Amino acid sequence: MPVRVDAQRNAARVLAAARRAVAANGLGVSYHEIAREAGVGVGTVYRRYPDRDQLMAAVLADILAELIATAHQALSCEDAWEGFSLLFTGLAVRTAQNAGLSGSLDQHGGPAIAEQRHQLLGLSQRVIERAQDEGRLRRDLAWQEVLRLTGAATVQGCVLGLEPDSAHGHRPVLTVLLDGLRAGG
Amino acid sequence: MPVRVDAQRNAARVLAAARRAVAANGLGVSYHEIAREAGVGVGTVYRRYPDRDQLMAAVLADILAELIATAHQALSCEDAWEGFSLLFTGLAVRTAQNAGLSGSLDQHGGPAIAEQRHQLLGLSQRVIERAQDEGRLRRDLAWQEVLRLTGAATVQGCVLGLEPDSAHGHRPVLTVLLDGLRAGG
DNA sequence: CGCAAGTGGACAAGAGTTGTCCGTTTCTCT
DNA sequence: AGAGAAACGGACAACTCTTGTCCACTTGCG
Repeated sequence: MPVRVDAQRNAARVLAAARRAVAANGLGVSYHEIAREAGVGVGTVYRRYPDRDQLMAAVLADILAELIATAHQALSCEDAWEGFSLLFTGLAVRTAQNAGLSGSLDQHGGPAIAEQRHQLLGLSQRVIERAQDEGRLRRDLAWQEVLRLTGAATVQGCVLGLEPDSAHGHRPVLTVLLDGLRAGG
Repeated sequence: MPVRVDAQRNAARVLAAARRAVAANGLGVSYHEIAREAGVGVGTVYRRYPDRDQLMAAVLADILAELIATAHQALSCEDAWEGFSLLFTGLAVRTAQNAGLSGSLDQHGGPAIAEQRHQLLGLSQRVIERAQDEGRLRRDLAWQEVLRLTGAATVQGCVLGLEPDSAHGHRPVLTVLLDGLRAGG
């Protein structure tokens, strides 16, 4: 009894919809919202993911897989700064895209998620420390601090009431951050 | 018939509680939550602020007043970079403190808020352009872009699952941003 | 002391979410 | 093509959270 093709297609739709919804509105999205976004009935979503944790774990796993791919790519760059810059930008953009996801990962997802996260952090550390060793990246920050800075691309002039300015995207922020991170400024 | 002293005290408590609640949870906080935080009954909150807009306008006015004071102080610094640095840091920290306040200011508050906002933006523009004119601040960003960068201090390694690290506070972020903003890096 | 202003919190109404259930539709295998 | 199993959708009841009102009670002030 192989899995029916319509079931597979719906599963994919639900996951994609969940990712979009979570990215936009955070972990708090309702099942009905996800179902509507996916164009399926709520029952279908509940059947696939009987509880919230499973759903969120699936979403997180999906996001993390992309990030890990970027980190591998960064590590394979010959030029240490270029690799770092690629990773940093990639993480920043992804973080911004998933801005709704403000809660920590630790509380959600099981050991599989923890493993992916561990892998991503390990790769990132290598990319960062290689750039530091080669004297391209400032050394007065620990790799964790550098990683934390990737979140800075999620910029909003919130108290000021400046609109996000999606026209220029994250360019100004990333330029300034990378200039500030480069060694020997 | 002067205003009773207990009424005044409660009004202050409500405003303070509202600020705390809004800073933590955004504009969406419930009246009951604010009342509980303030240690008063809901009725008291409703009497003081019959509708949401009035409450939020009061909160925003309070925050903006602080920011305007900082901007004035920045403008009175003799050294242009020092002034800029002061303003930037002040805005960044306030923005981070009110991270819950992600919506734009425009939709809330009446003309009074708009006026305060206008005043703050005008002062900020002067601080920024003075630093640029004196060749201390990089010129390839418009003053609006520079201001937008203040939001970057609200850093969270959200997708990565790094905890906020309140121990070091915003220091690393601000250091890197300011280094990246300084002219002639 | 008296009374008007102010207070607190119970309460009803409404909005939004959760999770289930079952009649109907859609696939797959023969 | 036809039968049977698998999957689907969305109505629905239970529940949670918020709003906003109302009134018996308390408190500051003259």
